[in-house]
Amino acid sequence: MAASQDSVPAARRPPTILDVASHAGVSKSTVSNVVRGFPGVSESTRRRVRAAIDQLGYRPNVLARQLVQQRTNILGVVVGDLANPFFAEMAKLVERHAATRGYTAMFCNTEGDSKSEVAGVETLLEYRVAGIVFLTFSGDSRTMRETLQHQVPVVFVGCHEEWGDVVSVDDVRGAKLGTRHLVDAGHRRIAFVSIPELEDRSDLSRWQGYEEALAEADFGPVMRISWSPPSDHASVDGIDRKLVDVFSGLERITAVFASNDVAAIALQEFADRVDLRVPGDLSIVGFDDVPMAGLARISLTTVAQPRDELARLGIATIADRIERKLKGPPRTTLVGVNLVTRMSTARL
Amino acid sequence: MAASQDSVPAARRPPTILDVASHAGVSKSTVSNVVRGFPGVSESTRRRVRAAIDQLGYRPNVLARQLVQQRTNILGVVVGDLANPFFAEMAKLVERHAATRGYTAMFCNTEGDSKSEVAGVETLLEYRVAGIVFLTFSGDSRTMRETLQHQVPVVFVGCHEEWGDVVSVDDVRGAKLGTRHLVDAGHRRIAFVSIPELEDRSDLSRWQGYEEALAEADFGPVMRISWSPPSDHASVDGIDRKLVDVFSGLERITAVFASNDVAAIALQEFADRVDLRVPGDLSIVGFDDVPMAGLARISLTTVAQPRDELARLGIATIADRIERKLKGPPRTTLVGVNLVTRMSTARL
DNA sequence: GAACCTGGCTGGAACGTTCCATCGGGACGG
DNA sequence: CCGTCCCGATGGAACGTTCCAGCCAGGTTC
Repeated sequence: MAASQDSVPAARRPPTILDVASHAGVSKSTVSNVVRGFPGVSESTRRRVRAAIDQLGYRPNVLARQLVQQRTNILGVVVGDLANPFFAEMAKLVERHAATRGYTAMFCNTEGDSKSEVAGVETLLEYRVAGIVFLTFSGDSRTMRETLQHQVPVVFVGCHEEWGDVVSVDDVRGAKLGTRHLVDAGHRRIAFVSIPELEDRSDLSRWQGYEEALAEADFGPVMRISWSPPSDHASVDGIDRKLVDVFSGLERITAVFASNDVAAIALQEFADRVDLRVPGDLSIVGFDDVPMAGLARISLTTVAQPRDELARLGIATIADRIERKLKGPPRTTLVGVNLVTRMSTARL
Repeated sequence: MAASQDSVPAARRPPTILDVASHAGVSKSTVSNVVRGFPGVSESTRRRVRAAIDQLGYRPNVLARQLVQQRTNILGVVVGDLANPFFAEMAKLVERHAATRGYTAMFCNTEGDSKSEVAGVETLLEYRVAGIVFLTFSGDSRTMRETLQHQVPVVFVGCHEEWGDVVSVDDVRGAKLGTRHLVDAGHRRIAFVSIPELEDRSDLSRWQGYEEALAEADFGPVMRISWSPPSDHASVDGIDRKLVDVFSGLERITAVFASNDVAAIALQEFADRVDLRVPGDLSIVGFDDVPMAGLARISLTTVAQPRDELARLGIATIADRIERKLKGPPRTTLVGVNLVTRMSTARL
């Protein structure tokens, strides 16, 4: 049982700044200055220190640094579901932009639960994160506010809360755009669909945009469908008869504006299973333009969010707050949306 | 421009353990003992300390704790592309299992680049992570080994490297299963497709399994296609004529085993665009069983990986290493795969 | 009644940095 | 030749914890 090639690390501790200092024959302060690229070090000393660092494989201990500096370069990122294609993409972009500005992202997957969202934020605060980026906000505004009362800057990216900076698309406008596309195609009985588990403030705005578009077109009434799609696609049992009736029964809904692509695609899936034709019997418009929406087989007409722009501006905003370049009350930045027309919609 | 409601946090620092101590009239050690649930504290003192903590809104500083303890609860997670549905799901599961064992995940998205993979690991090591979970390994084994020479335990989940623990499916067996399904359906000219940007050790094993299945069936030769699908689905220009020829020209390939679902779905997309019918003209088998593969419109026959199992075992393995419950040389744990038959394959 | 234990609590050292005040000495000006 | 300046380098304090040795009071044992 002798383990020569052990995957367990040797007990030997990583070298500290003092090891480097004595090895190079200088003080720890000088090593620190070299590491941080501080100017007042002679070239020869600098070289000697560099050599010692390489030789010992020294790596600064970020924990110690951040302890004494009283600030970290960690950015907490709160996200409802990392596996949701929209958020997965956003998470990746946020991480990338954070990195280019010298921040490390620490994700916190809340599984859509506001309890675990608060717990996650609690953990982030224990790590003394420099700021928190919300990609989802599950809604317990009061608890959350008292949890992080002015402790760190906060930015809501793609979601809304008036007590922090917001970077988002204009959800109302986007929803109007999507709904109007259906109206223009001759649809009169247009429903709004959203998934209750994912609902947040954005859904409200999108609902509002949808309503306004219908009001402007001067017809109604409108119909709101809250629907939890079966997690298992394959389940042919338990088909929601009531939902079928909405489209083929008395209601005669001919088009749907979905609050997001996940809902839209789930609905399309549902339609496929119950032999409703999209767009023949039912036109569907989504929101987000997730990558998969562009597949020929899905081909979802949808309101596209400029994800990279959102991520970039979100990070820029919170970085400016952290570095005190941005002062004053919460600010809202809206970026444009545009409609991507594909095959899931047709003239009535 | 007076900013009464400022989103920038007040300058007031978070309370420390000393603040709590003096507020409760005890020593910092006692507060520390209460916080950590240490037994030797009388009930009355404990209550007093608790009250002080609540009143001041004290939150232990994890950085300071981890500095003195010489270990962190942070687990580094290296992943090639967080937006890839397979890895997104894995990331989420890994985070969840890490959390239940008291670890915090710190992700590091490498964008498939081995240079930035090393850089990312470097960052993780600066944070003195307790261990590193690789969900992808881009391959620069030598550099990586000397970067983290026995500094921290390492586990490869769903990928392979002999210098660390491995938790994975049996890729060879899985690929054989998938390929044999095609063979049994009467296909003779079966190609192997993979995306060079995503390739790693697993692809090799899957190639091997594919080869073995064909060898056992006693026919060949086999064909390997390395293909970078266009990032933009919609680009109808630049259709890969050579790839078209593979399926309709002289080669007469009638079935494909794809190294992963992303490749399989991209290929299916390609087929749709060039009017090849799946499975009529071309049968496709994937690997991973990403959520989207189950959609009726995609309906991909694929070799399913037990993702939750992988994540669970991966975290368990590295946690055992960290906590020294597991000693000895690197260990490999394989979990079973199973074939999910859907509509992308048909008898020849 | 002396010696010993024990439960509850305490203070100091240590963790690995950064930052600041200070210091030595060479150049330079008067 | 002395004072001043500045550059490069230095040592100590501080950051907020944990951990350990030790202290005190009160009880038990012989």
